[in-house]
Amino acid sequence: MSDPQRQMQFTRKGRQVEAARARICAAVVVSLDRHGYAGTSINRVQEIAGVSRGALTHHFPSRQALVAETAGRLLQRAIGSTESRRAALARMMENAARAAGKGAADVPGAEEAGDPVAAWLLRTWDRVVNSREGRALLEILVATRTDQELHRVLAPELAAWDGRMSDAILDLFTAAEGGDEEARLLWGLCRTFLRGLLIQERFVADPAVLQLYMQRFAAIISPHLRLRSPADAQQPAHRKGGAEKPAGRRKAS
Amino acid sequence: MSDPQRQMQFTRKGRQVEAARARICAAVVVSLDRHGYAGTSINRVQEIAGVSRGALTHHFPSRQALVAETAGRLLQRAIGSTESRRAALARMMENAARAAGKGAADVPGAEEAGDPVAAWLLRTWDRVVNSREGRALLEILVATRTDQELHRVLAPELAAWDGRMSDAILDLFTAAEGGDEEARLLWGLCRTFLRGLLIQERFVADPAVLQLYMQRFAAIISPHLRLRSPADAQQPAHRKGGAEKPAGRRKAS
DNA sequence: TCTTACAGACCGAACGTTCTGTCTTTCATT
DNA sequence: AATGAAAGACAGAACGTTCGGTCTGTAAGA
Repeated sequence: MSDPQRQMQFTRKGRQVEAARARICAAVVVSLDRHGYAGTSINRVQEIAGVSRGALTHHFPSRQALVAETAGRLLQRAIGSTESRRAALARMMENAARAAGKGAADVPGAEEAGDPVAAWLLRTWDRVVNSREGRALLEILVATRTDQELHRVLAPELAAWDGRMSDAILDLFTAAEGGDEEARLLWGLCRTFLRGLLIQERFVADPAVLQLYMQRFAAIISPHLRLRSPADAQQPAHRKGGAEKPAGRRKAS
Repeated sequence: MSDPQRQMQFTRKGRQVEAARARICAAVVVSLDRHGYAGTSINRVQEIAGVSRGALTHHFPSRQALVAETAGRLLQRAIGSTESRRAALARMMENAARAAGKGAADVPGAEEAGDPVAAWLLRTWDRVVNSREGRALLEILVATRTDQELHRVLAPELAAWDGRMSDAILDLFTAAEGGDEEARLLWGLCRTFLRGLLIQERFVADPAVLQLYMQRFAAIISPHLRLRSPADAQQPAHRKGGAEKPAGRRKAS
């Protein structure tokens, strides 16, 4: 038994295994999105992933393990997509600055640029929350409420998740009034709203209503947030108490 | 075959049937709350309701019919509880008036009275949304997203539901700026937020966080709403276009 | 008498899990 | 470098259980 970590990354078998697991979890996401948690049987996952029953049960000894790992990957993706999209916002801000320099009115994307908070919210809705992965995560969140086994496994991760999401976004935005703690709370409200909107997504009469809801909510919440100025961008003051290690993100427990 | 409506209400058998159906649907609510949609089998419902398999299948030929009727009852309850709570708010407003008359600071309930919108939201959260029935409804809403049969049956009712909820509350509140249409939108945002918060309910580390979220959201949204003054309370101007029949509520289709 | 409310056995299908078997990769030993 | 045993990746049959739904029988009210 050599170091399993090393094996996972560098040996041929290790890469193969990781590919298989990722493939299966992707199938779980598709099934959750299309058929919900109740409709996501291992038969269905097996069918979508295109793997044998043996392969599936080999990698994931139980249905619960399957959902749990998928959930972990989805949570990581959500945080990652928030972090990686900083680049997108940076570009957006540049455009805003340029637009402001020469009469903003009829420059493409000027509306977004005018309110970066609103723009960020709308983009998050369109590309993260209301996506296949976002809807799959919704199914898992709701299932975790009543599935004891799932709750036991996922509850700690989920509890930490909200905080980590706020951490990720605090590099860019902060509260208009009050400290970072206030900003964390406000972004929490935003995520809560987005989750609620996702439930509505399928039974609202007109899809445009969703956009309307998003825009109205963004307009209401955005005065309470502002772009973090470059000056304090260097010291994001992430942590609650400020007494923790200044560098390095928390590890998922 | 006499008039089934008459039979339902007045005959002995009719009352008995209605009692049985209500009893079974109540069991569905309990099961949805405790075990979720995936865990709500007809066996489980039978067990909780304490009825035989024959009785259950006699009243509800399929699982889908069972959930659909339960959903209908939950939606009606939600609207009803909004309407009936007008009385509560009226009392609250009286208290507020009295408190304002003699130095509001240390009168019990003064905080609530100070912001009727926030008070209404907090009460709705505690007594309607975060209740057994509210959580059961959440399960149904989410299940409706992926369960085709359920969606086919419930989608029209659900689509109309949001509007009816706003109608019910518009008798008491309206928008600070803009017409009733704006107020309907704002209340829609509130309900969306409440739904989102309900998902979070089980995996938030500290339950006090939920209260904090509620209070912060209420503080943000309440400046955009105000109590409807007695003057225009007589003409609530419910309908969107104003071109519909002036009296009588919409029937659930 | 006739309808209907209910009781409970029963059905095939699908569920999640266990198990046996085969083939490939890995790695210590030569 | 060659090799042979161990480990692991997968395939697929089979398990007992539970699912939703049907069907027949019984008793009571209309």
